Parts: sequence; C-alpha cells; structure tokens
Amino acid sequence: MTKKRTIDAYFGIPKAKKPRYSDTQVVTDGESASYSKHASYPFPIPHLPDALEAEISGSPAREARVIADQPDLDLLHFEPYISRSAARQLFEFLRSELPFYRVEYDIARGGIKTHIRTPRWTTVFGVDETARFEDIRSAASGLTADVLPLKDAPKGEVVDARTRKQIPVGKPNPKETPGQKGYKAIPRPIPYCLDLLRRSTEAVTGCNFNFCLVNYYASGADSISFHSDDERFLGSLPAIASFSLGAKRDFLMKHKPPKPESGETACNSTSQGSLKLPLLSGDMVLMRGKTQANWLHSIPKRSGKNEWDGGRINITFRQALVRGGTENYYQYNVGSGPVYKWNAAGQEMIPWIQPSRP
DNA sequence: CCCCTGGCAGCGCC
DNA sequence: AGGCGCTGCCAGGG
Repeated sequence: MTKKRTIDAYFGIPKAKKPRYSDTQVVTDGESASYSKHASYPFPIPHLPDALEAEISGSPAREARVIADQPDLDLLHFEPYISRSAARQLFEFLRSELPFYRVEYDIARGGIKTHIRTPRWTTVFGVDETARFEDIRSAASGLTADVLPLKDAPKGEVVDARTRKQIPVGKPNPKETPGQKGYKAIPRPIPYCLDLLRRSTEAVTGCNFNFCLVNYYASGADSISFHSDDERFLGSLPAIASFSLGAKRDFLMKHKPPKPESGETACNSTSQGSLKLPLLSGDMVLMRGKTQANWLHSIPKRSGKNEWDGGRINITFRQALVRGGTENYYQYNVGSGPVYKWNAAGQEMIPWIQPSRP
C-alpha cells in the first residue's frame, strides 16, 4: 500500500482561488515586446515569448514523486515540472533579462571581522503578507492620465494589506511621514515573467507564495553551504517550491544534528539522515511540513570537468508572513552593491550603468 | 589482473 | 558564513 499523502491527494482537493492581477503594469511599445515596469526595477523586465508562456502555463510536465521515507522529511519532486526545452529557454531568458547582485557583507568570526562574498548571483521580488502592491493613483481623482503618460508611469505603491494606506519605502525619513514606520528595503513586485510560474505553482501545490528568490550559479565554483529556510518570518511548517533551470547540480540534504539535551540517537549510518538529489533542468522540489525545521540543504561546489557546466538558475517561491521577512530578503539577496546584467557577448555578468538622460 | 595515481568529493578548521 | 587544506575513495590507465 502506498503512503496516504500522495500527489493525487493534493490534486484531489481543488482550491478555489480568486483571480489575481499581476502587480506590474502591462506595457506594449508598438510592435515590440511588452514589459513589466516598476519604479523599484533598475530597468524594465520583458514578458516571456508567447510560445514559452504557453508551455509554462501547461506545466507540470509530469506528476511528482513523494520523498518522505526519512524522519521529518516531506518532499515532492517533479522530474520535470517544466519540459526540458522550455526550461532551457526560460534559463536563457531569465539570465539575460533579470537584474542580478553579488551580495557582500562582513561578519565576526571568532572575534575577527571577515568579509563574505556570497558565491552566487542573486535577485529577489515580492513583499510579505502585511503589505501588497496597489495602484493608489487610480483611486485618486483623475489628474494622472493627462499629466503622466500612463504607459510609462510606474504602477504599484506598497500599501498596508489591511488599511490600504501607502507605506513609505527605502529608509524613509520619519519626519516626512510622521507616525508611519516604513520599510528600509524597497520591495519589488514579482515581474510578469515569474508571476506566471508562481501562479502555476500555487495552483498545483495549493500553497500561497508572495516571494520569489532567484539564484544564478554561474559555474561549479558557485555554491551555497548547508542551511535551512527556517526563518521565523516564514512561520512553522513553511512550504518552499524550488525550480532548477540549466546545468545539473547535486542537491544535498542532511538531518539537523540532535539537540545535546534531547535523548535522541544520532543518525550514524551513511544513508540514513542524508540524501543526494541530482537536480536536472526543469525539475521542481517542494519542501514542506517539518522539512525546514529538521533538515539542512546545500548545493556543493563542483570542480574539474564538472566546473564549467554552463550555469544553473534556481527559483524559489515562498510566503513571508511579516515585515522582517521583506527586510531580510532584500538585505541578503539585493544588498547595496551595483546592479549586474548578463552580457551575452562576453558570457558574463557585467555592472549595469544607469543610462544618462538628456 | 592488479596496482598505482590523479582527480574529485567531503570534512574539519580557521 | 566561505575558503582552504588535508584525506580517503574511486575510476581509469598502464
């Protein structure tokens, strides 16, 4: 007999969801491609080509395999979720079109200040559940359309989810907005090209997601060491959907060591308490239940013939419940350094310079 | 067929 | 947190 918790059980409980508008304005410049534009973006982010959009909308390509054969482990592995060819196109598209960052920061390690360069390219979109993006100008009486060409105007201010009042962003000066505590970060709405995948993932998993983190591992030299996405702001039992695009990389998981005071016996066998999933382009892993609370995961470095693998993009969707989540994600995935953009000719990320305006 | 060796993965320490 | 250096394993070649 198979386990009670199957993918069929998931699909068997269809969840009625309100249709939701994209948080970004749809803009079409004549016959050229349309873009997501927003004041928080360094540059407009194009929509997907129609054919690719259609293919992603038809996902998942296959049903998922449940991996829950170890204590506190609850995974769903789609092999793949996005067809291999669509995943390859999406990889190329996102690497070319998204703004990326190389976050650096200092930590004290044994009393010694150490400079950390995160060994991966990152970018992030979204805002926690206490807020949302809303076009406050459309609610105001009619002067905007004539004054500002609507086509180029950024849309979507950050507003309180409950009161729908605007929340200041970007280290707001308390004197200018008395009595209103704003965000230090400048939250960015999820662009349409990623929101499509977010909505598909919500429909398939029955989970809600308000954040999208993107990591680009340019080669085997890029990595992330063992950690859990168990931050307080995700709540207990967080569900996180993780997509792989591009090169195959190993996804390592291991059970957290037992607390010293607890009487549990450590997992000492080699196979128990750890696993390795080779993630291929288009795969999606949903980590749910007690997984984050009890397991660590990593993408280890690869060297030699595996080092120049053409690069891998990881997209994760998750739900941050409180403001601390928004501040944390922008601090550690955007930071305060320069914006980078993919340079196809040189096959590398290069600093993006704000075009000067006459 | 066996042994040697290089390369790679993994781990511990800073 | 990540980099580096040490070690042990494994595959492939001689």
